Amino acid sequence: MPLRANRPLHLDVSRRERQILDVLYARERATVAEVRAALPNAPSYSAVRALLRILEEKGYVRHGQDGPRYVYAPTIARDSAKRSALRHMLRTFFNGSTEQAIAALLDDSSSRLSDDELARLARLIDQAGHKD
Amino acid sequence: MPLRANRPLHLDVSRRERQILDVLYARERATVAEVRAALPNAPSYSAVRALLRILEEKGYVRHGQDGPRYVYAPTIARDSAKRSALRHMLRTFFNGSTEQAIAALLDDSSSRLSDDELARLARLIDQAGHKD
DNA sequence: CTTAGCATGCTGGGAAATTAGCATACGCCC
DNA sequence: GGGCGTATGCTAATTTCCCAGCATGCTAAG
Repeated sequence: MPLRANRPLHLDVSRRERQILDVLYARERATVAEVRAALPNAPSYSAVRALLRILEEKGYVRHGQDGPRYVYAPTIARDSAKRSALRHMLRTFFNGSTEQAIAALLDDSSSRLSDDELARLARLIDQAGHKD
Repeated sequence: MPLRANRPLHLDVSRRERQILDVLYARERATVAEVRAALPNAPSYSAVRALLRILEEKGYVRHGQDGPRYVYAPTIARDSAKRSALRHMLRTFFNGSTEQAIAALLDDSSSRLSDDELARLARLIDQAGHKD
């Protein structure tokens, strides 16, 4: 049951499972304790392990061993998940408009962007124009 | 229990509830039938109504009347929800970097951006630089 | 008037999700 | 060695979720 890559993850996973996946994507990989620490309203250690086991059964997560404990990581590449999430966000909040989304990002954090970052972004936009 | 505005919505709602909220945010407002039509794996009409009623009890949704039927809309302003969602996405997939996020957006759909849009974006970035 | 269509209000129940608890193993320190 | 801390494996139980069905009311068509 090989898990189609392009189906958005939002559909198949429960609330807690989604929260755990988010943690794993944010940190690339994490131990049970780390996942638990990062969860809102963290349940018991056992509960987190159970959820991780389920996610592993579903194929969304795999684990390796780091000394005495398991380290979990998502199976679907961060990049794919990222794209899928972005597309979903575009549809939901920006009427599919990339421009609006970028504008919102700039607006929300323009003060935190360094001159360097802004320069790089200007360059990217320029390149996007000269493409194909 | 007035529902704190700044708590991310991802916490309190179930999978289906989240899906419904997404539909409502995407369309601003919708009837039961419209919500149902937009849901993946749409359940029965009754089921959708039940979910909407729960969301209303939780305070995430309100309804008005349009002729014979209810029209539902989110209570939390789209803009707030949008910001919250963006922040969450930044943390989860972009290490909090706005630059990376914008780069991903450009990369994913640069071919679909018109010259006009690109020009406006260039302008926005320029303005972000000259700010304060 | 009566019937068909579509709306809401409400409620029960099966399935899934979420949780905690117990047994067990390993390493470390006193 | 004995006990403590922390790890996993497994399982049972409650809570939440999710769904469909039925009763009812209103409007419009025949």
